[in-house]
Amino acid sequence: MTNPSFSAVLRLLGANARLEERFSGGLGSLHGLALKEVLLLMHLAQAPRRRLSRIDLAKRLYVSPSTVTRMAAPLEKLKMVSREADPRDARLAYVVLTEAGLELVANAQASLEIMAADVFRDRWTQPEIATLADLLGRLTAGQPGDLG
Amino acid sequence: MTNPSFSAVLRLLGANARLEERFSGGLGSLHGLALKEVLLLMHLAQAPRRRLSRIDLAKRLYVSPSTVTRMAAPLEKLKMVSREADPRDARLAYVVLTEAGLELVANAQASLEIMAADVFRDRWTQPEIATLADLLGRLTAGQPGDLG
DNA sequence: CCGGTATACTTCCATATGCAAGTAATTAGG
DNA sequence: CCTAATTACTTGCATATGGAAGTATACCGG
Repeated sequence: MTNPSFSAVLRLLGANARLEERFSGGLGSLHGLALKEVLLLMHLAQAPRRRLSRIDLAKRLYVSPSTVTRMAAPLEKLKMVSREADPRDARLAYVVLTEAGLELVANAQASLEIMAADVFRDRWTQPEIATLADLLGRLTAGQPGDLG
Repeated sequence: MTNPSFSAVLRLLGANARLEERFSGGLGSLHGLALKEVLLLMHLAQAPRRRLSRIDLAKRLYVSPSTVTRMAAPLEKLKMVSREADPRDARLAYVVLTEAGLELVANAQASLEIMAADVFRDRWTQPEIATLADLLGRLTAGQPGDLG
């Protein structure tokens, strides 16, 4: 492949598939959560007052609003999040991280960080990892609520 | 985020979501194909005798064998691929790229390359793109049939 | 204040996907 | 050879997801 842009894109797609596969297994067995659920909780954990509207969550997770509705439902049954209306705007239904949810996401994030470190454990230097993170950050820049 | 490994992983997930969204629209309207279908055809195009077993395709695309079966069916109806049995091993059902499929994938790949270049058009230097491609390549290394 | 438009959310429907089970064919061991 | 295990593929089922349509609420121009 002689076209670096194209090569970068193709490899990014492949790397993503590998990482998702790798993380899904570990997370599910450790905390009973899917990767996307952990990301949802992480967004809540870093949001002001630990709450976000479903629309905001959808944008941050790159999914549709209907998916957020359906992802929040089981988390609400597990008491990891609660639902709260906005006093000013009755259309808004915030997803709010509970104390239990905060604990869970802290643990899940710790597991994720370990798994992330494992990805680079062999044959990567710290500067290389930092460079990769920096370059990838420029591909996601301009979005609100960047987690990393 | 102070952990570079974790940051890199999170950003990779986000960048992937953005790129898939971006490419799906353009490809679909231009060639009537989904991104994953183009990748399937690209793998065939670079394979010896332009054919791969469904199992091999599944590994290269990071999907299950059943998904390959179902992705191949519509492409076969469109005469972009054909099905051929292995003369030595009757279990193998190769997906073979037709001439029409070869033409289609060449065009679709050209579109993809343009879209990939667009991703980096602003604020990226050639060495930066090359570095990104190189680093991402190390995350996908060790897989057979790397496209990029 | 009123009607039209925009926004937030939910639900219905169609599609995509993985896994488990089933079928067919090959290989390995005795 | 024969049987058991393995491999390749397909299909049924359950789940996940996006988009369209529906509902409720808020905003805006007059």
